[in-house]
Amino acid sequence: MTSAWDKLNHLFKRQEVPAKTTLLQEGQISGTMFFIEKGCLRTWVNNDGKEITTQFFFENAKVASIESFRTNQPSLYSIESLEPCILQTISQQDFQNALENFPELKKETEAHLFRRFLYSQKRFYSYLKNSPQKRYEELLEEHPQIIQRVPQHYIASYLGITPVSLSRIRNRR
Amino acid sequence: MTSAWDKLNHLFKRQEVPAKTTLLQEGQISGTMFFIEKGCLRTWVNNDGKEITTQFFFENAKVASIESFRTNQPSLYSIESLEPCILQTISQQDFQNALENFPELKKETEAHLFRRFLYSQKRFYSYLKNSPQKRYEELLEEHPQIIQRVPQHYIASYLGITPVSLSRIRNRR
DNA sequence: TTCATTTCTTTACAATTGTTATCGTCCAGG
DNA sequence: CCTGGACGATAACAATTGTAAAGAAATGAA
Repeated sequence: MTSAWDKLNHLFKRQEVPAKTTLLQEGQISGTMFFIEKGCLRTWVNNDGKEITTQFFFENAKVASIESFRTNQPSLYSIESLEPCILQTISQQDFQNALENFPELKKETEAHLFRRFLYSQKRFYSYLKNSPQKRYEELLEEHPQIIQRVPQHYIASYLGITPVSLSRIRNRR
Repeated sequence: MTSAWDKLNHLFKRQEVPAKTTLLQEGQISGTMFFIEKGCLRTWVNNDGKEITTQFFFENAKVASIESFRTNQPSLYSIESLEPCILQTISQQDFQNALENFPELKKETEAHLFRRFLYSQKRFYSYLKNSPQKRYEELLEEHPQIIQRVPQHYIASYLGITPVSLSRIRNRR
């Protein structure tokens, strides 16, 4: 973690979870933020019974339904483990308190939000600009670890296509 | 404008521009923020010579390449007028100064960024979830003024499809 | 008004993707 | 060791979208 975060170390609790564990369910209000020590999480939304993965997170990532965590609104997505994980968790209460006590933490949190904003915008542009095939090639180039580590059908929905279509794209050479 | 903005009124300059005027070019560093008094702007990105509209803005909207305005990095997109416009403009200099002098303004600006983040996320989910046809129907329901006011081929690229395809969708009933 | 430009529609064809279903492989739990 | 479930590949067919081109309609400026 970064400097400002070190000061909260004592507020974190270690949690181990097996694969496919739901840490936050779509529609619920987020009360916890997760720091991934080991393993891999995904966020996903429900679309008429079909799961659409919106993002993957790996070691050293901070994960929360930011909107829900910040505004106490129901989360737009679920958070789930893809592998057995070792997590460090902090409650919203403790985090809010820390925000007020450590201005640098507040600054870093705003910066984090800003980076997330840029990332989400960049991915959005990729959608507007590129075909599914190109999006896959882009992912292969920029985040090969996702493709090596995550089952293919999750990646398909992340790319906005069906598993069948992704399988075709991969074998189209 | 909102309360905190009232205090900056004297820093704004009135600017009239005809339709199709470029206010900021992709790749340039943003030095100005615009407030739309009358008219309509769009942001767009270049994709191999093809223009892709990423957003529309109407009366009472604040428009800037937020990333560029905030970080002095080259803008990822261009800003252009779609109609003759009356704009109120403020320089980055003046705005940064004001940010430091008015804490409420800073707070409001962060809130504005957060809203933009939510909006961009929501639109992104709409892409992952819905077909072009559904996205059009959603736009028709949530922002009918866009469809009434903006030429169709801009809307097509905003929806991520070709003008031909949008024309087909519209006449598919 | 007139003329040029922009905008939208339509057509024909190609390419891509979705849908549904089947089948083989792999792996973990019993 | 066995077996059920998860996962990925493939096939056949339908539906959608892209591309290119032509022409009609609307718009705006002289």
